[in-house]
Amino acid sequence: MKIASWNVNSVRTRLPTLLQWFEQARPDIACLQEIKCQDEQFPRDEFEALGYNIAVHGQKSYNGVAILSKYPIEEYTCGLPGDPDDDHARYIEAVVSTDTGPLRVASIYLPNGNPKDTPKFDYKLDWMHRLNAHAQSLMTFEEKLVLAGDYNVIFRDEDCWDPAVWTEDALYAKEVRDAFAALMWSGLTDAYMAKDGRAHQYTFWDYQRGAWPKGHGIHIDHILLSPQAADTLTGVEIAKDARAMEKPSDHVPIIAELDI
DNA sequence: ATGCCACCTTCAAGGTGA
Repeated sequence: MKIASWNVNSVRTRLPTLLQWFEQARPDIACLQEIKCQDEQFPRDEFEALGYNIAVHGQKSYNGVAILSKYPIEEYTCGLPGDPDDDHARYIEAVVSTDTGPLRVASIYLPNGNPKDTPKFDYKLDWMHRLNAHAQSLMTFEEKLVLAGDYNVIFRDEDCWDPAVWTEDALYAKEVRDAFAALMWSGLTDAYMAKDGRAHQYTFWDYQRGAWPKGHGIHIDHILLSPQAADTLTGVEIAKDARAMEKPSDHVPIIAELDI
């Protein structure tokens, strides 16, 4: 089965582009980020017509995450534990029932954190620490777990076209890369690194400065797997063609294939 | 150093992203 992660940059503005891609790529599960709408504004009918069950954690104007699944969604929870005052819709977690048992899936929109030396950066680091704690808790279940989303982290120098451009950026900050490394050390496998790992294979190209035609992208979207899920990993793909579609998102989907 | 683009809200222009 195919599980995709895609920061869509407004699900309503992007709807024709999304439907075209979903009809062609046919992922079994899709984790969406930056849907930028409230729950009741999500275009449910259009995705249900394609055979998806839907769990939405929306928010007016900004953020917002969702999980689409051709498998039944047994339960879902909205929000990342650890801070009752956090009112950003950046995390949704669902358990779906596959033919081979339950699969836990989270759609993650990690804070950007720019500029550094501001509360936004502190919020990002705090959010990452909360994510790491929650991931460690989930790992104790020893079940098939997928943490997919826009991590807003340039982890390797090879994940951007020129590290010098990013030295002062929150996506490349040492504390941020260290926190991402700590998440991986809890025992997660990055699907892209396990099955491909090539340098300069990007998932985001800025709308500005001709980033797409110049090939100036960054690799910031990841699909992380628990050992039980990683054992089923058979392939990974970045759907780069999606950046050349009509009215594209600035991100493209990343897709993991699992033998489930 | 800023805007470059594209999105949001809601009709004018400022906030946000990465």
